[in-house]
Amino acid sequence: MTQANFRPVEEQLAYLKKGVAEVVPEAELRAKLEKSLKTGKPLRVKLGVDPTAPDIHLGHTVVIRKLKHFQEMGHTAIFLIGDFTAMIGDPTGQSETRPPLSGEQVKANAETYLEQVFKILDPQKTQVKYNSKWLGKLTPQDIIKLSAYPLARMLEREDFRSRLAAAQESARIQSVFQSPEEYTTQLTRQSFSMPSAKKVSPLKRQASISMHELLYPLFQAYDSVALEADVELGATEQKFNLLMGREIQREYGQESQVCMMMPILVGLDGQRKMSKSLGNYVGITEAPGEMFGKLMSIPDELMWSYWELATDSPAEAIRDRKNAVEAGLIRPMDEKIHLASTIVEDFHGAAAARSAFANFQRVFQFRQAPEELKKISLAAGQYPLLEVLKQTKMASSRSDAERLIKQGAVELDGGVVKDVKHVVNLLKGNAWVLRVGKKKFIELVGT
RNA sequence: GGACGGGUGGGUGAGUGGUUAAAACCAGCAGACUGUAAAUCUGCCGCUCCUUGCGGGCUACGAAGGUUCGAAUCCUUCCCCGUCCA
Repeated sequence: MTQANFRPVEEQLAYLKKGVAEVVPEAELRAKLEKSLKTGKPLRVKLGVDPTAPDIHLGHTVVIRKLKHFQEMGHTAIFLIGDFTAMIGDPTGQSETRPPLSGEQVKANAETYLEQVFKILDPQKTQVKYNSKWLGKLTPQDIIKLSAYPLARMLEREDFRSRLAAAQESARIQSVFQSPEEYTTQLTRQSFSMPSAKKVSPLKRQASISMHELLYPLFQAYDSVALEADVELGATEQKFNLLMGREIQREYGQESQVCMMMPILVGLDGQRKMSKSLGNYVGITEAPGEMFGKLMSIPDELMWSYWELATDSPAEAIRDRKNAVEAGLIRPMDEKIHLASTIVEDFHGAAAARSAFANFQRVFQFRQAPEELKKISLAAGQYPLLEVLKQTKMASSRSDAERLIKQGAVELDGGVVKDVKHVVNLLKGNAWVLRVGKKKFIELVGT
């Protein structure tokens, strides 16, 4: 990488800061960029992931995309797979100690992960690292040295703090009442007197903190030492971990990294963060049509953050379009189609994006069956519709199928079927379109 | 080790012997409306059978036993979780 490849610092900053929630400290980023420009040495930009889930969704791409931006500016993208730290599991959020993954699982996950990541990053220019390589070699002495970190500071972390606070609150309430009986009646009375308030249920809080959870931030910070990171990327909820990297690096005589936090992408429901377990996600390997449909289902207001975090559209362009929509010059739906097309194109190409759009119009706007249906072959014969719905997975059970029919959600060959006992008489060569609800279609083919 | 408290359907969470397949809310599904959505309204929301009915059967309230005509609700043992004291 030569000096000629770098853009002027201001230009880089403007590009790199799009969509970013916070840079700590901002001045250091500028200083590092200036230094890099002067010396011709690219910055080392670290992004660490847990190889716990094999599939990545749009929410994960936010930070990956940011890493790509650095890559585009000529810096070194380091994609770190936390195969070692995955054994601990980041305590953030879920507060659930994850079962340790086997070596094979980690390897398999990492492979599919990378395959997906390289839809965004340039594989030629990305350094892939595994932290087991250095963390696995730490001796007890090394770990003791690393752990020489003030406990009080560690417990400042939001997750730890709230769990600790919950524990203390619970203790306080218990001690206020003299006997358990009084305690219980008191609680009951409370819930009667303030029915709408969030009930105090200190007895049920999950508040334990395990020793190894304290190690997680330290190990992650040590990764920055091992990689000599100049910049570390992460979501805002990772802030504590990223900042820890700065301190530990200093401890080990390195220049501290700059931490760049990206906002959390809100899921399709417009409420909670995008996650697979909540089902409000768009997987990046999903079929174009599927992806398009899901993106169209987001609340209108959410478009702007998707534009900002999940596309490379420049900030000014986004702002202009937002103004246009607010002024009534562009219809929200058209803007959303634009967004969906852009994202689908990003992962599947322009042709796929166009046909996904066409298909969307057919199914949702004209209420027709999609052009290409999933075909399911059945030997010619007579089948109760209930059974067909269940067998083809259009309904989860016969009871479910019955409900759907009663609700008028089932259409066979263009006509709504209301009869629960309807029998499908499928002849050889028949090809019937079976539809359940607005968007579930299959083609039944008699053989 | 000791003292308390808790484990209910996808989630939160009522329910202390019988009209409870289990309130309520959320999520989900379907229908109406619509510019895709959202919002709103309506219905559904364990499985299964049929004569599709405020119908029958089965399964279900951490696990296993027990008491009872009858238990998510009482008893016993066990497992798991949380808090406090050590």
